[in-house]
Order: sequence, then structure tokens, then C-alpha cells
Amino acid sequence: MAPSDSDAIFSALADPTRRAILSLIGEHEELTAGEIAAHFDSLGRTAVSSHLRILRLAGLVAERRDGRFRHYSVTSTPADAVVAFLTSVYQNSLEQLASAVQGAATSEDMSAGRVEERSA
Amino acid sequence: MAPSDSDAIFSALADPTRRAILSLIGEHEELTAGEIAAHFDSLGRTAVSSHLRILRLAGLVAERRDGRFRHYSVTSTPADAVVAFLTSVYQNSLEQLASAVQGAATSEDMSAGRVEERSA
DNA sequence: AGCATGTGTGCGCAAGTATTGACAAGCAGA
DNA sequence: TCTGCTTGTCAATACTTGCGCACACATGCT
Repeated sequence: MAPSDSDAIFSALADPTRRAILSLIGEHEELTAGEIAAHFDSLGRTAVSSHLRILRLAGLVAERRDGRFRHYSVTSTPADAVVAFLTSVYQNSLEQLASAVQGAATSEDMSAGRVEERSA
Repeated sequence: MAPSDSDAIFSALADPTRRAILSLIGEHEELTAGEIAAHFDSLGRTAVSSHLRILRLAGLVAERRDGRFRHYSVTSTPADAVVAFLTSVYQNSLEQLASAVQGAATSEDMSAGRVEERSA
């Protein structure tokens, strides 16, 4: 299926604004481009649209057109590429990673999942 | 602790050459900068050194000085930042991620872990 | 029509990368 | 010791890439 190029995924994840957008969408089910742009006062609609385009090409978000709105949602496929890379590097400490994920998955109510940085 | 900024980690992981370096080191216990540079014919020593500097500042690799050699090894801490981000976005499909990691951790002999791309 | 939503395009600016040349550090041999 | 060679990084320079903005365009509701 060629889930998506890992190159595009990591490049997309490199930008903190895109990670913030991804986290923002992840907190909700779906968000329109306008709602996303509203959360970034220091960013124009064009910039947000450009980021969404990159995220879409990387396969990180899905687009659903509804009238003149476009609802964005996160996709689960990218995790495969990230995990594939992590397993190739951290084979030794994989159990630690597995336990970390497991712990995070079980205690799902730990928070709304805020990443520590907000450099946008 | 804040061992390393997630921004620096994702930026370091954005470059395919750096990911290849990381995978290369991960296959062995330790590698010297020269051994790493030898694996990239199309790259000079200075370029590899620059990449290693970025990986070191991001906390992804550790440096051990031995005479005039510098041995590099991967560190396990960065997984925390990556997992923290993944949990913040893919809370819904976290169990899938956990099972993927778990499966990769159990079948550790699956290979030397080659990432699919080689765009260096 | 008039307005709102969202994206494509071209430009200017900043950041990152690879190369060349030079330098600090360290081992080996006479 | 002192010279020569290897390892690895630093400094400065061109080249490429990416981001954000202003403008314009396509789409769709009312």
C-alpha cells in the first residue's frame, strides 16, 4: 500500500507549527481549515492552508469536503513509518518504548495530550 | 530533566541522511565518525561531522572520546519525546501503535532493521 | 450580486546543507 | 624529541530549500 513516504512524514513533522496543528486536530474529531487558522493568531490563512497541504500530501491528515468547508482529521497510518524507523534504531531499548506507549495508551485520561512546546 | 527539545529531535530526524546515520549506528554498538563517513561515498567528512553534531545536540547520539577517535552510539531517551507527541495526536489509535511496537519488540530478530529509503 | 471559505502563485527573507581550506588533537617511527 | 600522518572539527562560502505574506482565483452559501 505504500502508506506514505517516511521522508515526507518526517519532513512534515519537522515543523513545530505542523505538529501543533496535528495535535489540535487530534484533540477534536474534525476541524475546518478556518477553525485551525483561528487558533494561530500569528498565522494567516494561506500559511495554514500550506501546512495542511503538506500534511495531506504526507498522508498525516485526511480531507473531507462539505460545501465550501474542508474538514480535516488525523489518519492512523503514519504511525507505521515512525514505528518502523524507531524499531530500526532502538532495537535494544524497544521494550522501554513499548512500555511507554502501553502506559500512555492505558491511562488515556491523563490529559488532552499537550505537547510541551508551543513555539508557534 | 528536559533531556532534549522535541523540536531539535524532530528537526534532526527530518533529514534522511541523519536517519540513515542513526540506523547505521543502531545496527552496531558503536561507530567512529570515520566509519560512518565511509558508508556515505557521496558525503565528505565535514558533512558527516556536521550531522553528528546536530544529532548530538538533539540528544540522539552519545559521544565517547578515545584517543583521536570519537565513538558514537544511540541513546534511548529521544523515544520519550516521540512517544509523547504520538500520544497527543493518536490517542484514538494508540492501541494499534502499542501493538505494533510490541510486535516489533518481541520479534527482535526480524532483521537488522533497514528503513526503506536510501535517498542519501 | 455580495460575501465567506480555502487554495494556488510569485516574491522576499531566513535557515539548512555540502564543499573547500585550515586548524587542534593524538598516534607512530626514526 | 620532532617530524609526518590520521582523525575530526571549525570557519567561511555558495547553493538549495522552506516559510510567511500579499494578491488573485475558484468554489459555494444566502
